[in-house]
Amino acid sequence: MNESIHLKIKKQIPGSLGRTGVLSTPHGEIKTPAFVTVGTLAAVKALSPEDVASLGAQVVLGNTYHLYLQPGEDVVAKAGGLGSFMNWQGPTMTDSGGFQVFSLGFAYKKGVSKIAKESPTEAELEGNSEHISEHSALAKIDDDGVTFKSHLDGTEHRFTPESSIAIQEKLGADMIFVFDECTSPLAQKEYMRKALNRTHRWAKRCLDTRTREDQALFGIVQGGRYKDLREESARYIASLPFEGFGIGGSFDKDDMKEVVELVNKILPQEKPRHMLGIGEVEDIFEGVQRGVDLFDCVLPTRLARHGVIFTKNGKYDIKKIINREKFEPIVDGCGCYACKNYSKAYLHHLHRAGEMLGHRLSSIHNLYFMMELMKNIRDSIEQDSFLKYKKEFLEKYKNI
RNA sequence: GCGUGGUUGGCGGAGUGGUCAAACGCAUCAGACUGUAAAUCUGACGGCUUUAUGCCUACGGGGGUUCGAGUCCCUCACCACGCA
Repeated sequence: MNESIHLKIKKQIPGSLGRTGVLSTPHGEIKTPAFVTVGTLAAVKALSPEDVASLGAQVVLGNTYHLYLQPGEDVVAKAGGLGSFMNWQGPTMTDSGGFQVFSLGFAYKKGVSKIAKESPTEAELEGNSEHISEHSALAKIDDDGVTFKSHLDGTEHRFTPESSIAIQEKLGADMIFVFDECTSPLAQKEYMRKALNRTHRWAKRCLDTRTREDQALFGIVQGGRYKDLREESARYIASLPFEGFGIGGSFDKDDMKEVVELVNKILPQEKPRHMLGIGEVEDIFEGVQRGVDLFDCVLPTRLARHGVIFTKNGKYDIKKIINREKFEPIVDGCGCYACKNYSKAYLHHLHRAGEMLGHRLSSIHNLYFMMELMKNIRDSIEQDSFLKYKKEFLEKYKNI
């Protein structure tokens, strides 16, 4: 019996699936709902782990595919595991490399997001989704696993459920994910069905091959936009002895929340649910309300490096010329290190000049913003005012 | 004063007789980014409009050669270097 993690639910949002809790892990507790900071290559880009901790981040997520390519899981293992290697004291997670099946496969160089703004038309739905092996895609899928070409040097590598778990056991994070296939939102249902069956078989193989008792394994629900597939997937994955659950794959922006609700009604209440790769503010509110405990997303850090600053009124681009002589805080009233010490004009200059400090300060701010948001969300749930808080926040946030 | 080289868009800089509105950079503007191939990517960037395999304008000024000149010749102006 794996007892590596434990979720203690503290407070439920009346009449909905949302809740606060404390997730205990071998490396400390996580107050949920929580935003998981993404540190793909054992580094949160532009920041030190000490920075990340000081911002209130509770948990960091690395990536199996990336760490396998460099520096290699054996190096990380010799260092004492992911957290020890990067000097991050708190809880850690690793993603399985499953998302790279999508990002290096179908989505490769095509500008396809896993989130579809609108439902694709029949014409947009790819007829034969086996096309993943075509074009210049770097990933080829078969029933046993996925063959990748390294994005670094083109060398060929192969992941199977077994190898992904073996690598993740060496990486040694507290929470790890099953190897899954993240399908394109443009895939036809026929293909989604096939991919789902494969992902389910892989989930079982991941469970069967694991050896460590001190790591929690999260199963992943797939099924894309199709509610019946999602429901089926949730039932199957929930029936397996995972310590937690991920909700992955592609969505239509419009009905993402319905899908999440549907899935979380089926997943066991007492175990943590992680919404993979979701991080837009609106999506987080909707996810929390429907019972999601963990989110991870590259958005705050990636957008930070691209000069986009989060504020309660929405996001703005610090690089725009209008900020050139604004000698005022980056975000007025923000308590973060960047806003307390530096001006819009300075940050504008740093970004225009390509100075690393610009990336660092922006990342500090955006992550702080996310951490504050999650904290306020947790507080609002505890104070029975989540829906009010959500409404008020989103009214301002959308008013950009 | 003499000699040599140069003067192309906001800037740098290609182009040396014929699809040249003008490569490529930079800057600027706009857009994208949701389990990170991402300090990245896409588009616009002389003017006009019915936004197009459309029209007009440009290659320091003036003149010339040629069917045709940014490209050759003369001349003027300016810049750089060299020699006085």
